[in-house]
Amino acid sequence: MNHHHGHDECGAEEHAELESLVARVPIFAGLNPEQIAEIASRVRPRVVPRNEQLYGAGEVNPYLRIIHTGSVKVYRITESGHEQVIRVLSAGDFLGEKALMAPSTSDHFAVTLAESEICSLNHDDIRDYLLKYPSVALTMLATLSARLGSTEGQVSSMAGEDAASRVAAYLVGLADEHQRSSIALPITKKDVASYLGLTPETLSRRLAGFEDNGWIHQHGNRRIDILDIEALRLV
Amino acid sequence: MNHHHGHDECGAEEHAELESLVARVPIFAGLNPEQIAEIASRVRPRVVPRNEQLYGAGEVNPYLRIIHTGSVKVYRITESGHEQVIRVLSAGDFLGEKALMAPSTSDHFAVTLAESEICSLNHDDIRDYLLKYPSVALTMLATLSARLGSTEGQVSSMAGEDAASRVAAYLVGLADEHQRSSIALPITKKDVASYLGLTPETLSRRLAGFEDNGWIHQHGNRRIDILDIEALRLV
DNA sequence: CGCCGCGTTGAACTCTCTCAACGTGTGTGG
DNA sequence: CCACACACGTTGAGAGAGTTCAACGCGGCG
Repeated sequence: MNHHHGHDECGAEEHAELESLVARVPIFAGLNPEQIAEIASRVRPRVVPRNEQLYGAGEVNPYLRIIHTGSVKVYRITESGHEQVIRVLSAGDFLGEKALMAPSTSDHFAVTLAESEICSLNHDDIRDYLLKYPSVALTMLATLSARLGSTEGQVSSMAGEDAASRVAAYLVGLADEHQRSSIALPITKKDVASYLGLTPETLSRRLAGFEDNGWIHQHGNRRIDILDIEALRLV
Repeated sequence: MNHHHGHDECGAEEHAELESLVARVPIFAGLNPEQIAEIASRVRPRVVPRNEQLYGAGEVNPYLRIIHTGSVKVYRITESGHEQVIRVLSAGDFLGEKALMAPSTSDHFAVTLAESEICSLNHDDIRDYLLKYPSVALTMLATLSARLGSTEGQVSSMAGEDAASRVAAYLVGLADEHQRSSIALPITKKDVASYLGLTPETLSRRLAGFEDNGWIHQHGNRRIDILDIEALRLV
């Protein structure tokens, strides 16, 4: 949304814009234009500034949120005070589905990593839509299944692989995702370390080791050029 | 199913039995009798012997399976050959939802831990039901969300808590679940160790430590009496 | 009843964490 | 726009927790 009007009531042009926004959301893909329009009418779009907390542990959060631009970090704080990054969401992802059926307090935190456009849908509304357009529910099921699979992968790797393997696998994953050898970390190295179940020190040492081996090259704090992806795959 | 007839065609009495079976499945709870009957007509119940593999990694698995009695262990084998127990399913749980939308090869293994009654539903059939009875899809969504939450908890604890905390939390979880202080491990200690991200040796040592402290008492290989649950909660 | 795998115990090792100090860069406020 | 500051990142040394390897005892399934 590059231009804002001074009032909340949107003009026809903005309705069209909102609808094309909704149409691009993966979980609404495949719906026909009037179904899109119906959903768009209930969507509350908002531009959220960087570093704003969407919700925290202990709060009741009655919204399903869909990310249009920007990115969101989801993390937990364990009983012992340890901060654990669970996942990073970006365009097309949704969050807040946990309390969709049975309202409950959240057990994690969600914070924007950059200014983001986020659409909020009330849980009651979403329930109605899912009952009305079951295909959306099936898409959500598929998405959640995939998430579950990746989280299970996180468990396996934290239990079975050593630090070097986890770091290498993470870099390879980013490279595959971006389809290029020069990648930018979506989060700070501190958060990457947390995500991988490591301390920042260990992450730093492994990356330094990879650089010594000539497998990667670090630029600034977030850019990493992958020089030998095959070597990383074999770690 | 305590009595078997020698032929596959079921009598009316077994239809009724099958329907009451379906009605007790959490994800079908709330459907009316004719909806239950419709689903029951497509269900393929089977008694699976102990230690039978339902499916393995690399296979395409076109069935959603619902466990009626018995239990099933789900695990992965990581690239480095490490066996990681993901979860243990028991009565009312389902598995095989991963490939529901987009057929894909499984990345994990499922094995029965005891003789089990398991109903199989073809993915195509299930998709039809979910489109027809969206409330079932919503229940599945809620269940998957809950699973995701618990798997995320597994990640946090493996990264942030030490061995003693994880073992204690596991015991407390079992005790809370069973509502009694004498518990039986659902899987071998070897598998418990894998589930908690530990080696069997470490698990054995922690349990021995708890016993030395007078917090638990071990009987045989699977029975554990919890003598001081508050002490375990504080570990 | 026998055997194989599970479970336990011991000892040495190693990888990661922890603590500490220093260097860097990113984002903020002037 | 630049400068400053604070959080992030790096590097070093040390300690500790868990793993690994090995041997033995036991129990449960066939």
